[in-house]
Amino acid sequence: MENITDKKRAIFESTLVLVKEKGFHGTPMSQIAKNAGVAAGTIYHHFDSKETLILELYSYIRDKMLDAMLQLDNEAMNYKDRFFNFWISHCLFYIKNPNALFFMEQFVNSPYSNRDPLQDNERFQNTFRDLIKTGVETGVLKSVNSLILSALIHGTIVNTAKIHLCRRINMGQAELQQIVELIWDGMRNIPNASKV
Amino acid sequence: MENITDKKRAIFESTLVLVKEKGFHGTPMSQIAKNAGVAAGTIYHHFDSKETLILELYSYIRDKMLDAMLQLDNEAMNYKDRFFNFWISHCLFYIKNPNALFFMEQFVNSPYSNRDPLQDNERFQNTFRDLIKTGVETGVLKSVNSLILSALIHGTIVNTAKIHLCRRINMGQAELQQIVELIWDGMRNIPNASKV
Amino acid sequence: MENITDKKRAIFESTLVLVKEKGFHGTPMSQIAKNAGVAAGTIYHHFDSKETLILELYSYIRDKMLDAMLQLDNEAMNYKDRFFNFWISHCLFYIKNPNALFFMEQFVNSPYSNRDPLQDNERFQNTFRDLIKTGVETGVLKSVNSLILSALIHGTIVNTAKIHLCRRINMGQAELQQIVELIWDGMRNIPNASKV
Amino acid sequence: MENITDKKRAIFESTLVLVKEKGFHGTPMSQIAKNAGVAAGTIYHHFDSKETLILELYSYIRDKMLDAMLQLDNEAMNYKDRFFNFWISHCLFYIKNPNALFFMEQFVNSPYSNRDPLQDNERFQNTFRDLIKTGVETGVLKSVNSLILSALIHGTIVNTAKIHLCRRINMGQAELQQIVELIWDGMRNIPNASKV
DNA sequence: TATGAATGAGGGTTCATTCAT
DNA sequence: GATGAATGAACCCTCATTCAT
Repeated sequence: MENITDKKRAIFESTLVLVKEKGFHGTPMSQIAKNAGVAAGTIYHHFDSKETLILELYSYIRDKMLDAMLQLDNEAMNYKDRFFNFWISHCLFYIKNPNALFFMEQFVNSPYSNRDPLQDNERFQNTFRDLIKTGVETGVLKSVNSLILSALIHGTIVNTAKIHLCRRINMGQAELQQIVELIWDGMRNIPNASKV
Repeated sequence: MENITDKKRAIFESTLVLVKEKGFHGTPMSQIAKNAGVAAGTIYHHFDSKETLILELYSYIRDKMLDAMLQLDNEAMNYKDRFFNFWISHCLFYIKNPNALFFMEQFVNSPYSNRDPLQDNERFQNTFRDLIKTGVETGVLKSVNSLILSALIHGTIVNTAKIHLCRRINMGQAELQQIVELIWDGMRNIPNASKV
Repeated sequence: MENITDKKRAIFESTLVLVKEKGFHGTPMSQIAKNAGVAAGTIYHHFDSKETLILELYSYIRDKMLDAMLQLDNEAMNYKDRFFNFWISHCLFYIKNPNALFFMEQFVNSPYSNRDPLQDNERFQNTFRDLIKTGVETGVLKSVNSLILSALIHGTIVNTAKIHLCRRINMGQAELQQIVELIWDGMRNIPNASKV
Repeated sequence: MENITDKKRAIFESTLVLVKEKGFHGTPMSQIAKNAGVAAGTIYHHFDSKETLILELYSYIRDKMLDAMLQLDNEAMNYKDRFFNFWISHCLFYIKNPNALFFMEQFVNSPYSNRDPLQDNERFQNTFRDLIKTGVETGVLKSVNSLILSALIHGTIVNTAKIHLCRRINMGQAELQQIVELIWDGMRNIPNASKV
């Protein structure tokens, strides 16, 4: 995936845009080819089939995302800051890359993703899950199965980005801050907190 | 939608199962017909097109869901209990109707839903949103845009059901209770709470 | 065909209008039924099939036409007057019944009419052909195969009506008179006439 | 239309034969493809739809016809000879190309041709109409709207060819000569001619 | 490696016809 | 006789994929 050719990248980007707009079904290979500026047959020199293309595109985006995430982390920070940092930067990535967000959301809910909408999505955020696990193990976060916690948190990130992109409720730094705060309040360990 | 015919219901149920298994694209009208026990042409006496069928199926499920939700609410209960009740019963509905869950998740992320994955989903949960609004206005919940709050909470419900169904992490009453607790901790209004 | 029922007539008229507008192919039985104000199945109590309906409609129109023609003839008139009378009244019938004209023109050029566009059309105008035959035999018309003559003349009638209806060149009594005159000049027997 | 590919030509010829035999409706694209020796999908590389195919076939034939017509004209001849030449060669074209004749007759009477059976047919014979116009303007032909004259004359050509092809009345050079003569007698300008 | 015309299985949809009511 | 929901074969067309150039 590292030595990705220009042609492959063009095909990926063309697919990404089209799938976002038209869905998997509404996106013929011929149009992917046209928008990528290559011949239809050329795609088949790089990908075995449409399914393979979609699958590889998923990996491609996952990796791009991971790269973006990792640049922002810093193990030296205190836990809450790392958590906030991660959450916000992740959310901003989605906001800045709506095509990627919509593609992935379609993907994880489609039969392409092996009928397990959370599995791959989660593999992609190994780093994130490790962060949560650490939080649970050190007692900073509530004592809940860390798989569940990270899935829930990732859900809030995706939902927040969607609210921004679809509902047109603007999410600036202040709003995002307010939302992580809220998530954090739910996740962090405060003995005897659940009382009204 | 009230006096729905048996044939329409059979077509709906057939579509629901197939879409869950194969996706919109992977589900030919011919197979929907076969599994519903009707002729291909019969579908077109009840629905104008495949798109219409999908759209009406969405409404059909939304209504079924709403019915299930409303049976469990009781305005006499205190707010936290209503909140918990709602969250859990909603989540249990998804868990007991995985086809509905997967269909809706595919739907809201597909071009069928007018490029706005949250809009209709939200209309469906008007009641839910009203509950949240009340919480915010009475000061029980944090002072956050109630649209955002309800979208986030609905996201946690969907994600929890998916964890149960896909990741095979069993979500019994105890686990669900633990998770709502966590969500509640995040949402409820506790002055000076966000400090580690 | 004489004791035609109201329902049959309604079906005929509905078919006529639709075929004119949409052609044979563009006219589904279901729509014929709807526009006739009967149920789809009802048509099949009166006609064996769509083909039968079309075929019988052709006869129905042919008879209606013949009736209209016969009212206008008068064997006591001199030959030229009868010829003119026939030609003009026939043409006016088409002009006043454009649906009939277009239906018949489609019919005689379609596979419905047994691949012989002139045969039935001509049978319909037996009376006309007899008139021509008489003209040839008495030496008033040129000595040409009367089948040919009558086919040619009928062609000029149809074409004149079409010019009026399609090309929107108005054909009043004067114009029609001018055109028959011209046809007559061609058909009548004038020894040594063909020189420039 | 000049650099028409072999495949396009094969599709055209296949369509022509089938439409003549079965009509537009009775001619499935699949059979057009088979008889043309191509795959069904191939047609759609050359034509947008069945309608487009029919429309382009009409143009194709019109052009072929025009070519055939123009080879035979010669402006140096006297008017009557040009007229006769045109009429006969046009009629012979139809006789030699019955598929073309029947296709065009179906076409101009179908909804394909924009509800104006004479319009396009006429455009095709611009050259013909000019000849008639000249005749009228120079006083050789009767003083009648030249659009009407040319439509009428074209009608006699089509009808004569149909008589030959359908009624099996053989039209050799002698018979054709006799018929044009008759048409000519009707059209040419003879002062005081219309008397019996 | 790149091309794009060609393929043909399979899709959504239509519609002449039937039959239980 | 009249109805109209149901039928299913057949239609037009799409599109993932191939292969000669």
